[in-house]
Amino acid sequence: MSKPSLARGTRDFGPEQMAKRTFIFDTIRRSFQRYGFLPLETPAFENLSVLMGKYGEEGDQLLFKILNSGDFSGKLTDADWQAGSKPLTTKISEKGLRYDLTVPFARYVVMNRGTLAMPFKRYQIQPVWRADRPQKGRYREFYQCDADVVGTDSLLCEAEIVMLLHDILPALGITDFTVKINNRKILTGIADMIGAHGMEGPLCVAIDKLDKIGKEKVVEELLERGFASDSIDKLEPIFSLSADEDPFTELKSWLGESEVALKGIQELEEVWAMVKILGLENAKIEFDVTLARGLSYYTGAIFEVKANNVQIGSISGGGRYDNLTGTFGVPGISGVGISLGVDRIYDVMEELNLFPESQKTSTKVMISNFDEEAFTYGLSILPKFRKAGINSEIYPDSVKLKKQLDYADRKSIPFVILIGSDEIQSGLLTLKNMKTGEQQKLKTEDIITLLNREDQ
RNA sequence: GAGGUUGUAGCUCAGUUGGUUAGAGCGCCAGAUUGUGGUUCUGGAGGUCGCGGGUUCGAGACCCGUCUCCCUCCCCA
Repeated sequence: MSKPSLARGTRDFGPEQMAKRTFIFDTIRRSFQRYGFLPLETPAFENLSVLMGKYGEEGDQLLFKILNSGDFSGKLTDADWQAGSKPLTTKISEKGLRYDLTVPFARYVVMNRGTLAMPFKRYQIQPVWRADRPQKGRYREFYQCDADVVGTDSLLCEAEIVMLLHDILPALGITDFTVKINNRKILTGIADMIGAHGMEGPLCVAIDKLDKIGKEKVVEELLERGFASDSIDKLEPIFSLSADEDPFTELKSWLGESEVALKGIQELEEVWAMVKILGLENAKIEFDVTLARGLSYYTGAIFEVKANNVQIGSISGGGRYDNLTGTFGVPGISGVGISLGVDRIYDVMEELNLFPESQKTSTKVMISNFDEEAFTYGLSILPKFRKAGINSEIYPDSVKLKKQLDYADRKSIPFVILIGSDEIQSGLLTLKNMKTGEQQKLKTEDIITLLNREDQ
């Protein structure tokens, strides 16, 4: 047939990339564990009833659906075919690939609530899938690293997420970043305030572009989106809101009549205060009224992390959701969490050249294969290296030394052991340092101690 | 879901207004050097020009469709 190709928006990760990705995963996992989060994994696919309706209309469209197995179309009637694609889809597809890690987590909590120690803190590092159109920093299969706490309303969780981010990102070398924070309650309050109850979604989408397209265009867009012009006039304070001098006080006087908004502001102030007590130095947190986030399940604080000086979307996002388990029949469990996008973090680190050098965990020593006798001898000593914890291999074919050394060179193997008749007779093997080209004759045991010493 | 753009050797790319057998650099393989890699020199292999159709005496080039890369919008990690 034709040449093979990758499915759109997917990638392979070769050995070199894997070394870098592993570095990211390990760093994140270590931080998660340091904050008391426990590991969890859930299936790649879920019943669509679990997934649908949790991410808003946009999200539902981006779900990868799995065709029912077997004769999925055999039972369909003419009426089904004519009913249109939406009802038809529900008949032929019952499962879908997970869209994020939060909803499957909520499902897990509901199903296991009797056995979990509440509040329950879990972390989860797995791929998710979205039928999005690929772009820079946007893939159809990508990894998320989530940490969530459920079963407590305490704003400590929000504060800890801030701490966690300030722990992980610098550990990866990303020091220039901004943690933007807002609160859905404030947005709700604003929408009420201007007489556009429940319209905070479209409102935020437009306001979010303020620094990009300017006030006039934003007003234009708001009109297009159906906001009354006297409503827009009432938004004036937002346009002039300054981040520098205590935005909360300004907001409070403006939104004083809105109970929800005041609650939201108060929550954020408390988070700020707690972060201060926790002793965060060099805090890179910033209040941003225009931060909205589309996922419809957030109800309290919302976060977004942006790496500065890099042309890429946010590398992390999250927030509090008061009633996610409510949709699964168990109300009253509040949760808050953060999700880090490994693939974007990778791109950021690549662009800023932040990966530490030698990430390779490759072979430490290779035994050459001169002829059959030497090969047999090599086979007898190879296990000694492995038992001593030294990554080692023997060249499988008895080809020219040139080729074998070339192989070692390409694989960046630092040492090669040359064995010929002389070496077999004397028991003194030739150890070649591939970097310096130096060679010395040593006993097997001495080579082992030498190589082990090298690691320190 | 809307719009724009790209696709030629393993990689990065040339290829004139349509004209014989499609090129370069790097990489790869072999030899120079039958027990020594990274340098150098010499030689060699490798392409259904994304895929399908059309126009033409003739298409890598023009037209239509389709897939893909990248980008903007939407949304997001």
